[in-house]
Amino acid sequence: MIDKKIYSKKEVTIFNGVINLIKKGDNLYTIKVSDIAKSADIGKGTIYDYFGSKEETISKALIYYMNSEMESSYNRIMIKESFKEKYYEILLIIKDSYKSNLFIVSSILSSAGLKELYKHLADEGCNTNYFFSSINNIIVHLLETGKKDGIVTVEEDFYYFVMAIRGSVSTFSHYIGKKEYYKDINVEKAMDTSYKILLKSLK
Amino acid sequence: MIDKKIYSKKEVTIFNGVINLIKKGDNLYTIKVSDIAKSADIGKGTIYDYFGSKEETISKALIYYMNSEMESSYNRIMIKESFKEKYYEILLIIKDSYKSNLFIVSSILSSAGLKELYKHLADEGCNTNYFFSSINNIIVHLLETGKKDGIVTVEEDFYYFVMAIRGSVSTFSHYIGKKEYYKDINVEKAMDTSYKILLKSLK
Amino acid sequence: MIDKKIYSKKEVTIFNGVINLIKKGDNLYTIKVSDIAKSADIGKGTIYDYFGSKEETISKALIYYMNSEMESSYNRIMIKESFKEKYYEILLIIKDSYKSNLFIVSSILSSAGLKELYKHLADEGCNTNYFFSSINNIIVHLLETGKKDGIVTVEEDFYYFVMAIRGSVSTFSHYIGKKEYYKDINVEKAMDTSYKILLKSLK
Amino acid sequence: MIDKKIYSKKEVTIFNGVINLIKKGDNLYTIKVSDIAKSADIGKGTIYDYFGSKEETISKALIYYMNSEMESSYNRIMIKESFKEKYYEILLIIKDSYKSNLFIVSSILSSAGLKELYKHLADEGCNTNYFFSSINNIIVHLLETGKKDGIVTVEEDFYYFVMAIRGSVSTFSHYIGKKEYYKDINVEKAMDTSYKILLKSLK
DNA sequence: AATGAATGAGAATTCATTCAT
DNA sequence: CATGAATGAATTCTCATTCAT
Repeated sequence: MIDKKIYSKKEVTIFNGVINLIKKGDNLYTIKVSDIAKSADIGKGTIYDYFGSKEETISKALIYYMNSEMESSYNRIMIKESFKEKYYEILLIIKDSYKSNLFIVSSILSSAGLKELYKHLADEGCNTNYFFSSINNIIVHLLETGKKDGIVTVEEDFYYFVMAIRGSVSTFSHYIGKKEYYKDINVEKAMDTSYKILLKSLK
Repeated sequence: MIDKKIYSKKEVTIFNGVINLIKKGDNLYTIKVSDIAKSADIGKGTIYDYFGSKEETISKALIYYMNSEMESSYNRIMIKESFKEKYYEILLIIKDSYKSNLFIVSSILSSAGLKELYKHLADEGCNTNYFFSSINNIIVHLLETGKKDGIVTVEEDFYYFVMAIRGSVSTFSHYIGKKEYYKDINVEKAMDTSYKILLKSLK
Repeated sequence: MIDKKIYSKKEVTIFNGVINLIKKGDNLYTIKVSDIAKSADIGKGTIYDYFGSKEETISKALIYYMNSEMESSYNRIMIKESFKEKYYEILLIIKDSYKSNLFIVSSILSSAGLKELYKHLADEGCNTNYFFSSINNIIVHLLETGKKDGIVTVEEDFYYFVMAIRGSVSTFSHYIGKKEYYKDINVEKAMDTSYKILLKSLK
Repeated sequence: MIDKKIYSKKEVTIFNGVINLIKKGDNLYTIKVSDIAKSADIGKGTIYDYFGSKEETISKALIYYMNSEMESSYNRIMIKESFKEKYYEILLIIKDSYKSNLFIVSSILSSAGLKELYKHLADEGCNTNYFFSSINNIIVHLLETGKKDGIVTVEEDFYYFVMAIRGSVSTFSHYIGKKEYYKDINVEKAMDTSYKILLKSLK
């Protein structure tokens, strides 16, 4: 497939500097190079030894992080046995990613794309395709499990199934992002509703 | 309800300056005051006669625009007769908003929120609640029509219905935002699939 | 001929800022933007309102100054009547330009060129040709006067005459630049020797 | 006389690194330490084992090179028999030095001095006097040959002779540095003219 | 002795904001 | 009121120098 880039130790240190800032709640667009340096506990100049500009640094850090998150998410899902467990795991992943300010991930799982992020991401070889296809793999896997478990019974094309899953997942993403508007709904209820909607569309 | 702010002619000129920049594809976070002035065809200083800062200017422009878009969207939907027509109109509104780079709207209809936008929006009286409740109004109206048309037959609570609609709508938002990944799916197919998923969850 | 650029008041202010630094003895290559701003008594940012970079600012300041110096030099020479007076005036101009650290001028009158200066000068439309041809005009004028005064009697081509003058002038430039090596030679003696050598080559 | 410094192998390696950069056309004032290291094929740190700063490194490299050039120039001139041959050899040396971007030498033979170069040169024991007196030695030698050959017949003081030679030589330096302005003059013509002017002043 | 990764002081550049006109 | 030239604080980026290996 698409080969994964190998990064040097220092590059990863810098990436983590960026990620921690975002986890801390810093706005992607107002991060300063000096902040990254401080966060990574290195000199400002070092960043420029490894990347050409602030934009490149942040872009690559995001790609790197999203890919590694994707990998661990993939593993979390694979470990689970049943269709239902796997689906709920996805919802939990979204919940976790939101808590750590890395909503980017779930934001991509839903509608809003990378387009708003640094143009750099588009230019660079740094494939967001890889990211997209990883999500597809997860969806394919989920569907297969669903068929095995006798949950997916409706006859539809692949696009339908992908959208059924993405749609029901997005209801939970929306809930998580706007909890304050749904004071009387707790997380379990939101998850259950998401799952209920999914089941309907797969029967 | 919540009283709508009345803006002066000049304020609206400035708002349109901001909106046109975004329609042009400029990134919300990298817009310069001088860009706004040029786009609105006024002097830079004039902006500061009406707003306290760049952040405030952009924030208020967004709120203003989203509200007016919401109003016209509301009207577009009301004009339609049947549940199906109304739903398809929502999808068309999303499609239009994407074309003009004002994905913000659909981005809010789906999961990702304003949190990433200027903090200012939160502080200011400029209620995004108003925006949120407008969408809710639309959803309520749609559900009522659905019941009248005999399409909504399942017995569920309000949260379920809201999510069913938001979920199916979000599949179309996702499609529109990532058309390049779905080369073999045309807009009609995407709309039909979205509707099909919705129907399933309402039966 | 080559049309002269018209510069705005502020541009000239900036140019003078640069020139004064050089007159003060600052090295062309180590001047800082903040120095220019201070020297011109304006804000740092203003420089960037009028020029694209430090390099462009300094380059254009030099061109501007050399051209204006050339003009005043031309006038100083024209005012003089005889061949001898005109020639001595050239030597005095060199002496003055050296005192004010603007040896650039005499440095160009002699061998070393602009090549060592900012590349920018080469790129830009800013013609150094104009400068070179101005010097040529002076030489032509001097030769004509020399013929009228019966001083130029040898039959040679134009290149010979140009070089005869440039050569003898350069002896004085050299003296001025290295006075400390010629402790027993005063300025008058150096001028007289320069003129004596010139006469020899024109007879 | 002035005792010549003996440099270690590594020091000479570094010097050559600097010289090659200049030969390559790099600007004296914009050379970076890392460039020198790369050019000399050594580590950056090594440079600081032998010199105290970048400035010192470049200054000493220039002195070193100028001295060695002077020595070989001296030898090239000594080998020649007649006044004319010796003079033409000087012109050829200038031509060669220009080709290799080491115009410094001829730049010093003419008017513009080291003053514009690193102050360091002045401070350091590294005598530019030595360099200046070497040129004087050559001029003295040339004059003696000229008298022997019956070319120098005019009765003048030493300063006159020095300037006569420097002046005529500078015409050729100027030509070499500005060939593009003298398209219809070839090198031989420029040399002949230089010599013709010299002869006039020595008769 | 030699290296080059790491540093951070310092320089260039940007742009929100002010204010004289 | 409206303007946009001017500003300088804030930020990006560079590169001489150091020092652990």
